[in-house]
Amino acid sequence: MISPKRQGGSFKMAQKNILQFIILGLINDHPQTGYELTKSFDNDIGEFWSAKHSQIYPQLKTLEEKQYLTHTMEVSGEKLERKRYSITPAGQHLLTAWIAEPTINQTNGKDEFVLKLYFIHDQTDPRLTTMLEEQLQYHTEKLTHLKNQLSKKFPDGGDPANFGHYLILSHAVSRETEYYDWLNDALKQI
Amino acid sequence: MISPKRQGGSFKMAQKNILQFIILGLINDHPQTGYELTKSFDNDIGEFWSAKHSQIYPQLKTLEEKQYLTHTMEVSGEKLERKRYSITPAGQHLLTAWIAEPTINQTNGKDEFVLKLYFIHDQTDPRLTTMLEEQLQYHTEKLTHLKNQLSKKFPDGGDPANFGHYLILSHAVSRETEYYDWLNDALKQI
DNA sequence: CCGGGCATGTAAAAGGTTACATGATTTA
DNA sequence: TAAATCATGTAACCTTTTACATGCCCGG
Repeated sequence: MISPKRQGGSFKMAQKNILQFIILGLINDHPQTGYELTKSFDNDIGEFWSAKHSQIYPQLKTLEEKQYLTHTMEVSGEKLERKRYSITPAGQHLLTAWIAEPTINQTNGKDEFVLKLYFIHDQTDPRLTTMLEEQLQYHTEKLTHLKNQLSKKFPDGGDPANFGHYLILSHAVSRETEYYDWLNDALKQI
Repeated sequence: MISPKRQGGSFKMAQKNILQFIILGLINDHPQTGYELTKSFDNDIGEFWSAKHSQIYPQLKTLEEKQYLTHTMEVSGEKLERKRYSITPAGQHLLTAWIAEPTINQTNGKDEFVLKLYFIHDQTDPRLTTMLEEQLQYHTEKLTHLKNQLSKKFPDGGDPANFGHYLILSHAVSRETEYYDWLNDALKQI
């Protein structure tokens, strides 16, 4: 396998609870309600992360308690209330720190890096090159590793007696190839 | 988004706890210990699913209680014991049923279908065509949807003011394209 | 006036990770 | 003989899903 490398600092490294950063990122773009945040996960962002309202509402509460968010009340019609959340300077700090922090690539099919990218709007943002190159390095190693596996386990192509295994390894290789190509493309565009 | 469609039967549909089926599938290939199962998730299968030993040992216990597995003791050296688990006919039934059952594609980055494939060894297995075609239909629809999104949101290619969003949508499209191509390739090979 | 969508929450259960705990065996 | 790996398990915690619960608003 591939060694994780890079650490994000010698002290503690709380990490995790990625949902909070996604919420912060979405609200940083513009103030919104819990309901609107929930819907975001049905759109593009849902391709890479999803969350239910039952997770979002409590998280909003927690983030407000920690003073990363504030809210104002709005009213629709006669009495339907909604809370529109805005990010605080402390919240923006936390968000920025999360984006800047080197991304540890998880093994579990979740891709934290892509989420960070989503919150970078400006094509000329100086963080882009570093972030993309860091990922490129990781995925280059991973692709090499997988290609080695494939040619080692199936030197003659699809083995009829181990077809499923062959198929998923091929899939893993082409999936990584796509990631690699995409990162290179992105780097070319900046 | 895309409607899930297809149901696996009108009665109940327990589903979930996919880990149990993976364990069953791995043990069906050959009897093994909890420790060996744990290591499987560091290899190819780990590209698509992972689990820690703290999840595996209790699951083995449960599966044995339900009589889907049995174990025999082995001894290494003087006193190091290990439990080698084998699948029972009931376990094989459960495994077969899981593989046969139409796969509902999850939104959360987990890919149950690939795992099912992994446990089909024979290239001429009659289940393959159906399974691959079912997935092909799903991913064709999804690809179409994503391409529409991309051309709708970014008709002129990379928007310098929304670059991150553009990048991840492009990534989603090429990721789906890879899936689509892979499925077609697989179908050609059977 | 009714159905679907808007809007917000809580509770319980399941799934998954990290930490705790222990001890044996092999390899350098 | 010390470190790495083999080997198995439990406990605590965190994350995520499903279900419960309530009520308003708008369009047909």
